[in-house]
Amino acid sequence: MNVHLVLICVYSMNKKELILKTTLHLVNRHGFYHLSMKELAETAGISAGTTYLYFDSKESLINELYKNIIIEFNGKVLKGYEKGRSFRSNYFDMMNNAVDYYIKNPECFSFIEQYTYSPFIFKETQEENLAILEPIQKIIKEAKKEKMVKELPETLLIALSYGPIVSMMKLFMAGRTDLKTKTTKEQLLEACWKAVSI
Amino acid sequence: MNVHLVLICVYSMNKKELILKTTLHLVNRHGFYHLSMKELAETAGISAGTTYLYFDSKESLINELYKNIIIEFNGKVLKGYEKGRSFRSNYFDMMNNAVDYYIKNPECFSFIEQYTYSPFIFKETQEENLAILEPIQKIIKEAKKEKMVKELPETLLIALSYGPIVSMMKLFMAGRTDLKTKTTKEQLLEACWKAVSI
DNA sequence: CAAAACTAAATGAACGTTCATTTTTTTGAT
DNA sequence: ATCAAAAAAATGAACGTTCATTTAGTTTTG
Repeated sequence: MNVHLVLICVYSMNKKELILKTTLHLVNRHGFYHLSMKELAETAGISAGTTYLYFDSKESLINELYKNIIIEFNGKVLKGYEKGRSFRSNYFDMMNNAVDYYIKNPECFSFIEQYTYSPFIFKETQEENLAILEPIQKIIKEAKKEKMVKELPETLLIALSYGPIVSMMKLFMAGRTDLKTKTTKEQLLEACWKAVSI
Repeated sequence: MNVHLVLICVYSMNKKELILKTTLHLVNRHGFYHLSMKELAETAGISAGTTYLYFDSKESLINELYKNIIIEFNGKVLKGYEKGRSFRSNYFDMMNNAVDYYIKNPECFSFIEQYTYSPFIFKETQEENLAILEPIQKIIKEAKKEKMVKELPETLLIALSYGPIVSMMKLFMAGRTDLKTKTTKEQLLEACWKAVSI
């Protein structure tokens, strides 16, 4: 009984994941703008109706994908955080994890950026739009309390940390810069660190 | 004779501009994703067919709007550049113009960001995607030659300048930060300057 | 065999675009 | 200044297509 339930669960999870993965892939190829449920089904090798066994609508599919990515990203970034460690260590490890995640999952990066600017989002996620900043915001807040960062608005400190990463990723994805070599990445992180630390 | 021609020109320019302005407005409200030519016509107070007297297609309309905004933005930013002046002065004035333009035209900022991540773009503009960085790239290149900036990759110096501006604008548009007060803007520009200058 | 998973065809609404027609503007002779 | 002819601009209904979603039926699973 239990075994059956688990197997069913795993199996359907696989199909659900397949749909999510295919969506991510297609959104990157054609954008939200041209994401078609028919093409999605064809690409995933399933029937058009199957998607609706796992998702209520196209929008909820996209929203769920977004939430999944945010959870994954924030989880990975927060792995660089250890309570009690120096701010510097936490900052570097978290920022490093963020960049690594984006380099490893460029489609997720692109999806998030597309999503952030799409006003068709459900109301509930409207405020979750900046959820991607939560991990960075967390340590900036802490560091600000302990006066380990410059006396600047919290938002500016976040922008000085996250902004350059996004810009570099954009340039990287356009083939205009390197980011995979240790040097460039370290230079990026070091520059961000200098911008916020005292 | 001449008077007639001029009047025709001005008149039709107005209608074209009306369509472009309405497009910008609607893209901000609903995203590319939900931009409908019918709604566009209704909102602009024109007939559905009229749009096609001025634009070949929905895509070319969007592309033309993008090009117009880029030209306007880059024009405004480059007004902060004077040959022979110090790098510092040029940097501050140009960056200041960029921020001012975005604050004054948040819809243009949002449109550009949406456009950058939309893969449905015509091939010809695929490379123009980073055209927004041209003015900043220009002075960074010059400053790099004269060793007025840190010894970092050109792309990183650009990312350290433009990235925080984009991030701050996003936070600003989400109502999460101030950016209109002189102080915050100056802090932003000063931080960018410190990140790139020696 | 019963339940769950899946398919394929069908549905109506919405889409971008076209085009025959109407309205508005311009022209040039009076 | 007037006005009919000509040209240009604008209309809006209609087009074929594509869309997201539903439904009824089939296959797979335990």
